Order: sequence, then structure tokens, then C-alpha cells
Amino acid sequence: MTVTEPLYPRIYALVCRIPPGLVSTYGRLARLVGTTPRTVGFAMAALPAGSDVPWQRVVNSQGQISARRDGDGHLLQYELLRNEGIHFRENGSIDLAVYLFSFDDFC
DNA sequence: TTGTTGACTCTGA
DNA sequence: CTCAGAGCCAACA
Repeated sequence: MTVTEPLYPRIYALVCRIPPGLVSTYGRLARLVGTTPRTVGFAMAALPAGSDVPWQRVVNSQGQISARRDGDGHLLQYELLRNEGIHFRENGSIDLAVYLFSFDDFC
């Protein structure tokens, strides 16, 4: 079955549904839109600065912040999440068992 | 149309 | 815990 809507906006729409203080993973979003984790990461990389999408709430499956090709964005992401009340461990990871958001919670 | 690249994930050692 | 390899899809030149 053909998808009429572009893929990226679908990913961004899901990210916008993540409430403050919680996070989701690339693989989780990829499953929901029917694609692969890499494509979700690529969509985040293509996201323009100053967009309405809370991109900081997307982390990798290990609960860690992924470094991007261009420098210092992950440092900003770290502070944004910490500002939302998310606690980071010594190794720089967060507890997904606590902060991982399930989209089923809205049903 | 082909080839390259990327903010990933999984599995095994 | 860390490290390495393979799989995977979309955008762009």
C-alpha cells in the first residue's frame, strides 16, 4: 500500500507527541512509521534549527545521546533534557524504564 | 538511474 | 561493561 504523505512529516508529528520529561528512541519511532532507525536519525539531522519539533526528546536505544556529524548539538540536547527533569547517570545515559514514552498511553 | 552517506539497532565475542 | 560487523531505508548529486 502506498503512502501518500512524505515520511519526514510523519516522524516529526510523532516526536511532537512526546510530552516534556519523557523521551523516545529512533527505533521506536521507526517502527511506528514503518521505516528503519537510520532513516529516523536522518530525518532528525535534516530538521531545521528553530523548528517546533522537540528533537531533544529522541535518543538511541541505549538511552544515550547520539553525537551528530556537526559538532556541538548533543551538548545542547543534554542540557535541554536535564532542564526537563531527566536524570543522567555517570556514564551519560538515562533510565529508559522510567523516561521512555509509549505512544499507546494516549489511547 | 547508480552510488554515497547518515543524530541507528541488533547480535556475538 | 566495550568493540566490531552486518542490515537497513531515504535523501541527494
